[in-house]
Amino acid sequence: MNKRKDIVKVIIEQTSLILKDEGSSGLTMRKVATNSGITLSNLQYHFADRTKLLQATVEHFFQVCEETILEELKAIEPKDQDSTDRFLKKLVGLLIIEDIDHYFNGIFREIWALSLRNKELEDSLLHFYKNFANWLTRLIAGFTKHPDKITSLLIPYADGYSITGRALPLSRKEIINMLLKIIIEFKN
Amino acid sequence: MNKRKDIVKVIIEQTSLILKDEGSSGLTMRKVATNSGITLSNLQYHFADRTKLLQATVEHFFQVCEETILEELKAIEPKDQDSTDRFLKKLVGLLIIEDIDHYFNGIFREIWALSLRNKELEDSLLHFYKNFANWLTRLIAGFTKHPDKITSLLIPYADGYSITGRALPLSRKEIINMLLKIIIEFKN
DNA sequence: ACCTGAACACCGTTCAAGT
DNA sequence: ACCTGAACACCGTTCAAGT
Repeated sequence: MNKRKDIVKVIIEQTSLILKDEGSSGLTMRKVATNSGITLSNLQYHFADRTKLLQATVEHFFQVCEETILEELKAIEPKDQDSTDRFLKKLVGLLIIEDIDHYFNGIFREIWALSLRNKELEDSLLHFYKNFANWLTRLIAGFTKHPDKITSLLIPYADGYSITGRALPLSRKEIINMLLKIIIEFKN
Repeated sequence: MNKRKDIVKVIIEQTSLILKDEGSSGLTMRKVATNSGITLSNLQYHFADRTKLLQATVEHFFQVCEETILEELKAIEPKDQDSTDRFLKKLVGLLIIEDIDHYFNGIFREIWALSLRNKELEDSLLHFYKNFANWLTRLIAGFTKHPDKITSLLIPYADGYSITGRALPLSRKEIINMLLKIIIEFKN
């Protein structure tokens, strides 16, 4: 097999693990090299500097994220007997995450901060969200009258809720019901 | 005057500047010391380690943030001749920030990431958002029937919009109109 | 109570050298 | 094309020593 691809894959896997568990400040080139079973110099051969390694890892993270979201959305796609309201309920429940320790959440918070000072990460992030908005809009276009409105409401709300959810006067259940009512109003 | 308080004030001012301009990764103890006109050892006398310095700076940031928000909210408080709808329009326009380079936004993104790995910062952040939710709820309680709903809708949406706003199918203007319609529906 | 400088292990990056 | 180790300036932290 392709040795080059193999070692790069291992490097990005190990970088992702460290980024998830210890954040950007805990991510060092030497730690990545050791965990990948290579020398620091060798790591630097494959990724010229720490920034390049971060960009490649974030790019890979968005790919995994994309696949996961598409799978989740496909899993709740309405069957014939499934009503639109039941589908929307599952959709909102998926987006408004329960646990603050959600797998993706930690990495997203790092990327939100890093992207302020790295143009490439900023572009990757914008591209990811635009794709996400497109899939979501297309997915719900068949069932609702204003898919653009629903997308523009749910995507920012989902990210914001992952930050402020525990500080709000309404419970998660109450909020989900509120969002569902709002969305159903859009249909008329 | 109190020398201790003076130098601590300078340190936190300089730390805030670096955090805003260069982010957490650009914030070093030596840079803070130099910019504050003291030695590294002296900085470490006032703040035992980098984490303590960050906690104190974030605490101060939230205080400034609180004061600014209260001023802004006071400035748009409805006069006798001012209608409720006009007030809500100004409120939503204030929360849904236009520029991605908003003064507070950069520091908030750093805190969102840091708070995942620092219990004290996590508590400060939660406390800030709970306070924010309380003020907002009380402010609008006189004009609307469901202030809890409006608060629980607007606070997460505002934060999420600062991240994803540029990737959404609707424009800022369209989104503000959508949110206003939703909020006015709550009144009935 | 407040301040100092030397020393430590660690970090990202550079570079000349190997295969 | 792929890999190595030494050396550089920088980092946070520790500590013994000053006033």
